[in-house]
Amino acid sequence: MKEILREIGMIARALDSISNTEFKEYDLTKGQYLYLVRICENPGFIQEKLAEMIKVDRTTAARAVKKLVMNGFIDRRDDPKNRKIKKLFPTEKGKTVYPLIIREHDHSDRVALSGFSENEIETLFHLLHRARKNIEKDWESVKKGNKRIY
Amino acid sequence: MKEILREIGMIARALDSISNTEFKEYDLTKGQYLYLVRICENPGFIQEKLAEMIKVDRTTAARAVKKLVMNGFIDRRDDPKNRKIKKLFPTEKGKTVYPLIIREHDHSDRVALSGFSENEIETLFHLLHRARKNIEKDWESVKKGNKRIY
DNA sequence: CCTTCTATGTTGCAATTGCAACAAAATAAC
DNA sequence: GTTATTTTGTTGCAATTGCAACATAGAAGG
Repeated sequence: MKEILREIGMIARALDSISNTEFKEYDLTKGQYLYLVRICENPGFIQEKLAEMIKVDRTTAARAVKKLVMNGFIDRRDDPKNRKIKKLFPTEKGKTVYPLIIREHDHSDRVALSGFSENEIETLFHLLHRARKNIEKDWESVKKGNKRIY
Repeated sequence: MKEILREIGMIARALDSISNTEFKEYDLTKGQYLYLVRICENPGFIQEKLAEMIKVDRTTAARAVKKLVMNGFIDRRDDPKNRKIKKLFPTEKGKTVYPLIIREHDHSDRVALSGFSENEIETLFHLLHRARKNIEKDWESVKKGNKRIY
């Protein structure tokens, strides 16, 4: 049933592509919306956790964050307790863009799930959530350099 | 219910990341497995159709194909009927790698869907398939330069 | 306390990615 | 049959992406 993972890949690339072109209007370049929404929803997050949540490389997240700071969407603040980490917060500008991102996502959602019953939407979400939980263990392990046996 | 699209994004990035590290062993660089499997399963395909199927930019597909040719995984052949297109076929080397890709995908599949009943797997596939069909219309439209209204 | 290990962050390459802009063949429209 | 449009392909930038390798702060183990 590898078709499932293919469908997921197709959907993800299509959505990402659409979002990227639509968010250029707000001066967000490729992929940045991913980070900005998560920071808005989890103010104080650090970039390491961001990378884990989004499932990208640490250095990729680091650069996306740097650019978001440069363009005034977010702030990095020192933590008095832990001098190693930098906590991330949306700026006013970031907070302004956030609802626009959500609006776009909601629209894509409506398009993707059009014709679905409430029940089907619930089911899809729960199944995907479980699959994600399953696969993220492997992702973390492989990312740390472990080899999967099969 | 925008969480659905987020879960899809997370799963897709995690799986892609895992596959990319695992396929380095066969000298396939980032993303190439995507194209190679489709060419093996649809010999004679042209790169334009590949891009559409995979949901990437035409030029991205063009470059992935070029590299697969360079590294001896596929062949490009002229069509006697249509001098514009180049049909793509796996080489012996490509055909050898194909089952290894499938094996990896099957493993990821088992991991992602572990704990799922046959019924749940069926359901998930059909829901995803419908969602993909829904969203690919928008993708094609946006790719052509159209603007979505919402 | 000291050493070791983990967490978090960075910079330097080398590659993929994608938009614009172009080309040329094929198809559609008249 | 000629012109316009669509299909298919390319190359030139400019950007994101990610691995390797490094740095340093904090935590754990003794």
